[in-house]
Amino acid sequence: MSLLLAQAAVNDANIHFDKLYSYRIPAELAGRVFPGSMVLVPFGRGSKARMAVVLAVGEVDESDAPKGLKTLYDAAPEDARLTPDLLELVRFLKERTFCTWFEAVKAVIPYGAQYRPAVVDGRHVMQGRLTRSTERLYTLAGALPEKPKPGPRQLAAVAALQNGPLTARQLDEVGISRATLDGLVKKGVLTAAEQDKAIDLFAAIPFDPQPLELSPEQQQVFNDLLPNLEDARPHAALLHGVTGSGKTIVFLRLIQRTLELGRRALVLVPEISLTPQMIRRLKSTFGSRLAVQHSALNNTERLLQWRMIQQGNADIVVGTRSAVFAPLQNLGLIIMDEEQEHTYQSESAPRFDAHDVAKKRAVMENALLLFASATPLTETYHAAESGKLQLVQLTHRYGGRPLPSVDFIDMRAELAAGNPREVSVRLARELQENLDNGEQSILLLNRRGYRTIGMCTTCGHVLKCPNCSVPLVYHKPQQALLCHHCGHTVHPLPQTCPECGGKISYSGFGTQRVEEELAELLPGARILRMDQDSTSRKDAHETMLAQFARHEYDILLGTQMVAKGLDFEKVTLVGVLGIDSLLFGQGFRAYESVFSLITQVVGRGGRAALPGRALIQTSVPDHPVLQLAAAQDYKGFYREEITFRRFSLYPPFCSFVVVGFIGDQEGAVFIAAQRFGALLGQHAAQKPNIPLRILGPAPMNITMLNNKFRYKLTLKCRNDAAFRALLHETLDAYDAEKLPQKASVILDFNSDGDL
DNA sequence: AGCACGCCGACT
DNA sequence: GTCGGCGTGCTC
Ligand SMILES: [Zn+2]
Ligand SMILES: [Zn+2]
Repeated sequence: MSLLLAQAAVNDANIHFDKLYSYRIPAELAGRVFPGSMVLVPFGRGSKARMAVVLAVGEVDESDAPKGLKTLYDAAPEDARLTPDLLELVRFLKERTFCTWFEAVKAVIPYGAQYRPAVVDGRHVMQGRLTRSTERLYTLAGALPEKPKPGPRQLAAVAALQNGPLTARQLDEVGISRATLDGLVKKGVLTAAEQDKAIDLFAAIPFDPQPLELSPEQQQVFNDLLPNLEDARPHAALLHGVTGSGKTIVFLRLIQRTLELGRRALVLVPEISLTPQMIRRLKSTFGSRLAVQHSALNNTERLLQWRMIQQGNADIVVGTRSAVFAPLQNLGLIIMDEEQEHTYQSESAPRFDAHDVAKKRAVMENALLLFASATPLTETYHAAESGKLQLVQLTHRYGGRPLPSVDFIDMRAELAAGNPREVSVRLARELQENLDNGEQSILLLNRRGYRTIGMCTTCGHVLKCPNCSVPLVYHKPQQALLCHHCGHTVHPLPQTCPECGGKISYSGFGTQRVEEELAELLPGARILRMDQDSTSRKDAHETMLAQFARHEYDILLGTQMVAKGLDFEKVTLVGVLGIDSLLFGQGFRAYESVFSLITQVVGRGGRAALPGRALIQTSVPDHPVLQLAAAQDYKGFYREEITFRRFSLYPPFCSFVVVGFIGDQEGAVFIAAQRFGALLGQHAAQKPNIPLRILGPAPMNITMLNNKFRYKLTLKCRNDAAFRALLHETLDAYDAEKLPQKASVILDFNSDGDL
């Protein structure tokens, strides 16, 4: 007698017990379980229900069935099954990032398409239907009775619904409350139904194709890329184009050609705020067979967009990092815009780099992969220079607009001259001038440098989170101190130092601090603050930028590249504050990211109708990185940077891997890390041709997080199959010595210094 | 990671 | 005698 077995990997595993577990497939699930199926399994002592993914199905004889075999609880519907392509991407993620099977599965399927466990009549089953975001829809179903005499709200409701059903939200906006509506439902005048809440934010964009006319230089780039787009083999290229050189129009022509060839296109952008402009461009040019994938969509919106892609109803997909997994068939072109942005690297498991996944997909689909940037990653440019990528360049600014003038403001001199403020005298003066002339200004703050913390005025003690070794951050609205890592809250604000009893001062740095200074220096200026807090709503970003464009504000104060890719006619001044902490931050990418930021600020600056200027506040105005950025000299920067990378052994001359160790007791964590390093060295020595340097163990930047101690080893290596096999051997040896109970291991292949 | 099983101290 | 301390080991 034989029986059917499913090999499955469970949810919420970690690297130390993420393996394939065998389950019996019960008769009622026969024919419904295949590789890629999502199933519900009993797991652990208490046989608690967990989601799992099936990776293999097989038949074995009853006699050699594994001992202690359990039976699947349930399976998700067929439409939730991972396609062979998605399974291949799951395998790829696991192999390259050392994540668990299920972490990889969760990365390739949007949240809204993931089935969850449920309990029905005390039995563990898969939920019958995916959880959706819904809203209530009211429809007119009968006449309003004459008596009792209907109220004015009721009459208004019926009148509003005369032309068709409306949602609760739409009715609320015209002043008709839930109570009125539900009263009418009870009377039988209206019916209510739950419908999917999916706003098509872009429904209003008209199909209005403009001729795509290329400049001679743009045409040359297009011509150079075309053979590789039309070829049936995979290709990869880098489009290095200075800011304002019109990369987007080249994208549009390439997409147009891709569609003509009967193939599909994927466009990746680094952040959600850049999707609307890209969608607008694409939709007006190519029409509505376009789908979007990013994390600001709700469950339903994501699911609907994903289904649209899966069913072949989208020819173009636009999205952020995770859109690289969009299940487009017959993919001919992948564009990764602003490829230098760090947001293409995932910071939580699976810690993948979208560059690598995009390369993998281009190979799977025989597509052209195009990285585009004004300031490419040093690794990317090096790959292009050494012939691994095709290199095409746009060197002319479109429309011939001049670059803004760039000035550095020496903040040491500022302090010496007696100005303790965050805003320099010169910047304040120029802001005032802009205000007087009716022109607009943008101020960019580096987030890291701008947090307000509590510090003792007597002994200098900084108030820290009791669970994590990080300073607590002052939040004005709640009048509280918050830990940005674990959420620990201290309220009310401590006034005295726990160390010496001195007075605590909260006059540190911060967006709010700058805002206060500006209010004081420029009374009457209308300041728009854009940061994580103020832009959390889905369309807030767009709304605020539109307000700024209409000149409803004078100064835009942003913590990120808020104004990326946008042209504001009246912006003639851009100020950059807090760049020093970025410049001197740890991590081998520090210079690269500062160079990219300043280059973009300067490159954007000259886009207004009026001549522009950029003011950069720094304590090191002569720093070569700043000078090269001001001159828009990417190649000069690259030559310096590649020399540094070669000399100090950093990527692209090695792979940089951080191995993290996390556990309850500091000593044990350190010992485990040290032992891992020793094991790794021993195993490496037994193999030929494994270049490897092991640094550490050292405490991580954030030594304690959520009451757990964190140490790291830093590896400089060649990340090939042999090296990854070595890591697996080392992990096995680590497990065999029962070290996971001292510290669990996390691997990060795209860190630039810490986890 | 959870979670049970197990073998030693202080409590009725 | 037993209640519970968290050390140890397993998860199909
Ligand atoms: Zn003190
Ligand atoms: Zn904390």
